[in-house]
Amino acid sequence: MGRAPCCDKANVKKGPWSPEEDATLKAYIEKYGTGGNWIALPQKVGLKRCGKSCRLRWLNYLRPNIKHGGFTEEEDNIICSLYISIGSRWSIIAAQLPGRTDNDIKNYWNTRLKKKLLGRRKHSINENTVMNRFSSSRTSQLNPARDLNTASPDDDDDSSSPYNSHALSNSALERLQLHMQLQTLQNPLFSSFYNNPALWPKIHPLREKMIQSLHLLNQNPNNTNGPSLIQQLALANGSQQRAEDIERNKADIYELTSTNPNNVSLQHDSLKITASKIEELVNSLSTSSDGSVSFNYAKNLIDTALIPEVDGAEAMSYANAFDGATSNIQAELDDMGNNKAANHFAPREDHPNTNAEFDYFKEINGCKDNILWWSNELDTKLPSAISWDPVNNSVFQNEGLFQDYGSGAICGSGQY
DNA sequence: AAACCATGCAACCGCCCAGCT
DNA sequence: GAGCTGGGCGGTTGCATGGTT
Repeated sequence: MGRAPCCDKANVKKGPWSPEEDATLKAYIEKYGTGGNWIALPQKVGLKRCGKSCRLRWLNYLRPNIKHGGFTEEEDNIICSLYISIGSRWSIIAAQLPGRTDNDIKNYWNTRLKKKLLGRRKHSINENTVMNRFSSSRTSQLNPARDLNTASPDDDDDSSSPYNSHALSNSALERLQLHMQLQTLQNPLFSSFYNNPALWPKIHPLREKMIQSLHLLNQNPNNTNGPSLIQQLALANGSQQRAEDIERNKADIYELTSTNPNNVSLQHDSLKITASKIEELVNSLSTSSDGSVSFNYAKNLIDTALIPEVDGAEAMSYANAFDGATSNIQAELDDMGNNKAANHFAPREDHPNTNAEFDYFKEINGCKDNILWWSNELDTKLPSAISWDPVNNSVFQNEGLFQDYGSGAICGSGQY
């Protein structure tokens, strides 16, 4: 049972606003303000409109300094960066773009920008991609004509597949797709595999997701020849030996996971190796006695997900559980990063930008955020206590986020 | 010229959440 | 603490417009 309507639907006008209505509403608000009560506003103004409709009209159209259309390249980059990082939080994205409304950005994304970004890859590689095997487009069910991921005739008819689950949201899928696209441009080894569908194994999509995530954890997002994220954390913690160990094993892990994609047992081994490396390192870095719990959990999940056949419910539970586990991983990495930054690299307030080590850690955090974005369905994972205040939130103060796509540095490549 | 289709945008719907009582 | 209410948000729809057949 839904809540009672906010107004008498029968007696309110719907549809496009007339110039007269616009003028009336604008004049009233400019003179008296909204009075803090949109529901009561239409009566005061003398409009037969729903209060919510008035609010929407004002915010999206009549409000001063509103810009329509003509998005700049810089705005594109910001929208893309934020969408990848936080998903379809249009109001937050809009807060970063003066004069833009959430509705405008949402429309722009859905009608143009998404096409511009995701469309390119469709020309370059086969439709039957990792992503499409993940995909369970709700949009296409509701409105196939508008769905950018509409299946091509050669797509697998996967409707009966247990893996055609709803484990990932459309938003997450798009973000994953974008991120993988960026990854392709940035990492030649990944690119050679990713751009060659013949090399792709017919494996459980969740395995593919896990392989991808573990690859990302094991590679340096800025420079494939430099230390990986895990190594950077190790180095930052002073664990030089541990970092060297990981470096020695990196090539082996890549070989197992990339050059033998059709060999499930090798994948299994490589996942175990990779997971164990992560677990081992983080255990060694963890300062709390139970810090390894979520890593053990993740590792078990990885092993479990390698079961050849599972039904839809199981696949769903794996996906959810793995998301939860990776969230825990991210939380621990966050903790480690924050603790290190706070304990060892905190800049003096009077010289906030002069501490090189602090900047270094900020970079690590920024990259980590982007690496693990997909595992975070932020809706459910972020505590409400974490404010999305566009001014104060760390997500937006993270310079890396913006410079990524603008400067060509990875965490994003700056290319689309 | 007409029918059809694709696209872009404005507006609506319904849910969630915070604040208030 | 429970219930109510309004504000805010994201998803979706409807329509106008332009392009194609």
